[in-house]
Amino acid sequence: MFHVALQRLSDTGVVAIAPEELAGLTEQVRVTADPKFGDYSGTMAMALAKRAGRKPRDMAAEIISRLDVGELFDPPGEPVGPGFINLRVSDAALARGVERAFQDDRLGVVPVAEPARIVVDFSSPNVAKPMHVGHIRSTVIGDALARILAFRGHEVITDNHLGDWGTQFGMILWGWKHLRDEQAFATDPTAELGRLYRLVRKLVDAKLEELAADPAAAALVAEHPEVAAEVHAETVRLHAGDAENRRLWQQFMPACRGEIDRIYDRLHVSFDHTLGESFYQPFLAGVVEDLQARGLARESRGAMGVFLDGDDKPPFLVRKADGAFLYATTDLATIKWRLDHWQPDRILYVVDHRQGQHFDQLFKTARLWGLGHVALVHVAFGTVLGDDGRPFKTRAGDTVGLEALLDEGVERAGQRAREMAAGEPAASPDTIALQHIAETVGIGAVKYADLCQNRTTDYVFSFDKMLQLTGNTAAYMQYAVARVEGIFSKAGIDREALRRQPVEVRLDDPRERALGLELMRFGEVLEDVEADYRPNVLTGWLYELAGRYSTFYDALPVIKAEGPARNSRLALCDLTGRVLRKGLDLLGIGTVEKM
RNA sequence: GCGCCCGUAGCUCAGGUGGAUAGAGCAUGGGAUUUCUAAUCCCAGGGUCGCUGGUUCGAGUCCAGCCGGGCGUACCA
Repeated sequence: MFHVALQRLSDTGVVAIAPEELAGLTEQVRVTADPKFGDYSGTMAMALAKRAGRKPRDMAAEIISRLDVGELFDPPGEPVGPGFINLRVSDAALARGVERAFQDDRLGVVPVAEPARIVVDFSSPNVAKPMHVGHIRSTVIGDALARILAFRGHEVITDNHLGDWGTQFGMILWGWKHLRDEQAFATDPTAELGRLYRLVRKLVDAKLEELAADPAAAALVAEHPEVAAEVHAETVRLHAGDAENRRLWQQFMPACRGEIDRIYDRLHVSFDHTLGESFYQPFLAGVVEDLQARGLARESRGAMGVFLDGDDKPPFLVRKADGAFLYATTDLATIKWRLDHWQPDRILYVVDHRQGQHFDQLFKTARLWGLGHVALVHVAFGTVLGDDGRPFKTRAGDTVGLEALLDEGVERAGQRAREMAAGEPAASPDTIALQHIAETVGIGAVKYADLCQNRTTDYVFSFDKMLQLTGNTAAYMQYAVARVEGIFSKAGIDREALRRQPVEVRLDDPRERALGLELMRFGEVLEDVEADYRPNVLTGWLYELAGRYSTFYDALPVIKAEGPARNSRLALCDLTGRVLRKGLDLLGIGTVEKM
């Protein structure tokens, strides 16, 4: 539309516009800051006026006179302010758009024109240690992005690149051989392995003051002065194929996997593939040889590395002086394997921002290695901090278990649900329903707290904030969905049937119109999410949408509405409920019928 | 030292490609329910957008320099 007007502007000699500029200028349209200015406004007149030596308002008037808005917008008025061209979607066009979305299974969202095959690599916990709050961001953000990309029409492959082969197993192996408690392992294998891991890590890494506070650990260090070297040796033996260490690894793995799978079940997160580090182990030597053969990697201080930024900058190490491989090696082998087997257009890594440098080096090396033109993206996110601004730990200095966090969320949601039920005995859900509500709302609250934040910044962890159930939280949206359900169940209306019959949508009240306009933006919001891989764009919009619905719901009767307004409002409610549910579903958050 | 990120209301945070009086939640104060779920809605107060310059018709946003903080920086992942 603006495209044509600007072309005409150029053709009639008002201002010269090169064809390649046209796209950029046409995009200078945005949602207005205030509804009194209309719905959208074009800002290209100001930029063009300078070049033409004209006043911005005159330029805007020139554009308006050449603008053919068709049926979509009301005829534009005079330019406003410094030269804004304000447009208002015509009521008829908006109403028809809502009708179409209402009858559409995809809720008016059109699939991408050119689907890409996208690998999403996320979660990737270390299986040797219990999952803690640090794992939740990658898991929740990665899962949401995978769902959103798939709904947009892309072909998505999710892969959980488990840490199942690293130094942490050396610690567990050493711990098992020297400090194990077989009784405890028989009862709860993961707990025992976790204990061994934490204990040995302390013996290896602990600072002096840490040991001073823990006499038992200090005694063990005194007993095993060479613990660090011995742990290292266990790792090397495992990698070298030592029979006993392999056997123990085989024995530990099922317990480790069972533990994390239980958490994934509870989070409703699943993966197409779970190819951990161990899977790539057979390819590592070949990777190093190939890099060396191509003259990319060379020896330095006994290790093998790729010098990317000159000899004085740290190289990208692919083999240690002792011959062991590093995660750089595994990551390179992984890219190659994925390209060979999946031919993806993009690979997304949903990983902590502290590994940014590693990924820079990894991606550079992969390009030098000739691994095709696949787009490699580090979808980074900030660290979870405690309220002291330090990486989040419990009072005792341990990381907070993910499961305990989920339990706490469910407990708080359950408490709130029971209060609500007590206040309204008539609609009171039974115990099983209450438990389901608590689980859905509690887990939703925890996930939402993570997703609603711009992923690039660190975030301060707070139980109270995360589990709060008012304001901008999942519960607010879930509540709006439940209220939609309430309307249809109370009125006994079959929503499927409603959708099959022709409905004339009317948006006479400003609150109906605002809701309708918001509903039409679902597709463009998902596009924005993909542009920067930021789920918080979707949470922000869903909150906006639920807010519009609450305002509408509060002010206007639906079931008791008279005449054509009734079916029109029923359609608005149905569509809003479905969009909210779908939006939450894309975030990995469930909904309930009553709450 | 070098590299990346951050500094916005009392607190926690939003603020695509520069656009109109900088927004939200929590907290604080006030109001709304004979009517579809008050986990709701409406209204109010709250700000030198770290500082100083620059580019621009227009800067929270772009550039430079400072101040303050985080993270990374050769054989952990």
